Amino acid sequence: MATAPPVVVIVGPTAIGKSHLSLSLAQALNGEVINADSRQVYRYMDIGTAKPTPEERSLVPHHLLDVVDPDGEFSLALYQRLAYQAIDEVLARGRLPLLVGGSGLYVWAVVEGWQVPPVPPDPSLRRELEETASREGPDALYHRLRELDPEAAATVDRRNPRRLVRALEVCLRQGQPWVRCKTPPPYAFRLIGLTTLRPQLHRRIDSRVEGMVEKGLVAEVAALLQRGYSLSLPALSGVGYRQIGAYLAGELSLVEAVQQTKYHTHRIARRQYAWFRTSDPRIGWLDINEDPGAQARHLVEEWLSEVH
RNA sequence: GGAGGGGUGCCGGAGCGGUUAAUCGGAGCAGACUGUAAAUCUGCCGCCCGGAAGGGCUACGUAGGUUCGAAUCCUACCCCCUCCA
Repeated sequence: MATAPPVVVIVGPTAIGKSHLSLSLAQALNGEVINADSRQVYRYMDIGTAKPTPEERSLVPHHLLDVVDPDGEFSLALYQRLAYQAIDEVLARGRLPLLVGGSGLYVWAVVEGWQVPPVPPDPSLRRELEETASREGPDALYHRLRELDPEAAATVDRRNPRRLVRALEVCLRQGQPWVRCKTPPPYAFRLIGLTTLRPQLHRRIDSRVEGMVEKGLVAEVAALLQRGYSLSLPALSGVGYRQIGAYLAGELSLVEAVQQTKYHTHRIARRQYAWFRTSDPRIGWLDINEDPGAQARHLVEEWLSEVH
């Protein structure tokens, strides 16, 4: 029987060791890595995003790293399209695609095949709506949405301006209500999750942040600003960049900036567990203290032989 | 030795006689999320029972006291900080 081509997906919270695992798996299984991290797609943002190094990239081909400038437009829809494209290319080469990253939105959009609304962001409309929201409160947007698209209004978080703006943008630009749906892509996915207890994770995160500073995070952020990229860009709003930016602007001491970066990263990790639940039967969870490399390899090899 | 200031929940820090388990911030925990997602938004957060409503217990350095009632007033003691010697 014709089986769907295999794609291995490695997920888990930040700093858990996904990149490291993906490298060894890719080398062992003739694979190539496809990034599923929402920040590593940006150019010139290497240290703060813990992007795989040039050396690592020379060992194993990586895709979807450095695909846009920090002020470039990026989105879920674009990511999804690029990811499917990359998967197909890797498969065409007869190699195993490894989708690796901690951005839940992106991972599930690819794995579950979300039908993303065909409405590109409209900066001026967003600006206008955001202004309304801050002037009259989010309820103003909510009431407008309720008239235009009652169904969407029933499900959005009416207190979240960001969500309201997008919902309005979708129905205003599309001219009609939009319904969520999924079209499962033609691949067989094997999801592997890396995890550990929170205290250990926090320790890993903290030392990773320290390491970023040692490797020159401050200089990296300064260089971005020098190139003319503003801290207000979505790309630079990420953890690390925002705090170091505040330090460079004289709003925080370096010690404070580093501490806040650690804390915010803890929070990211916590939210990642909301996307990747340890109770999710689709994910094969591995404890990082129990030789995850070997276990992951066994899991995948077994799965590959079953599927084919 | 003298003069001031202060000790509040995991941390910082309000409160200065009742409406206070105690504003607020941080940390921590839980959740939402469909073209910004490392973003944005929400809830919980002394302990015990409860699904909740609610109930019980223990709490504002320690020990006493005043008061119907104290984190808030008084006394003593302990500890911390600043200044003068």
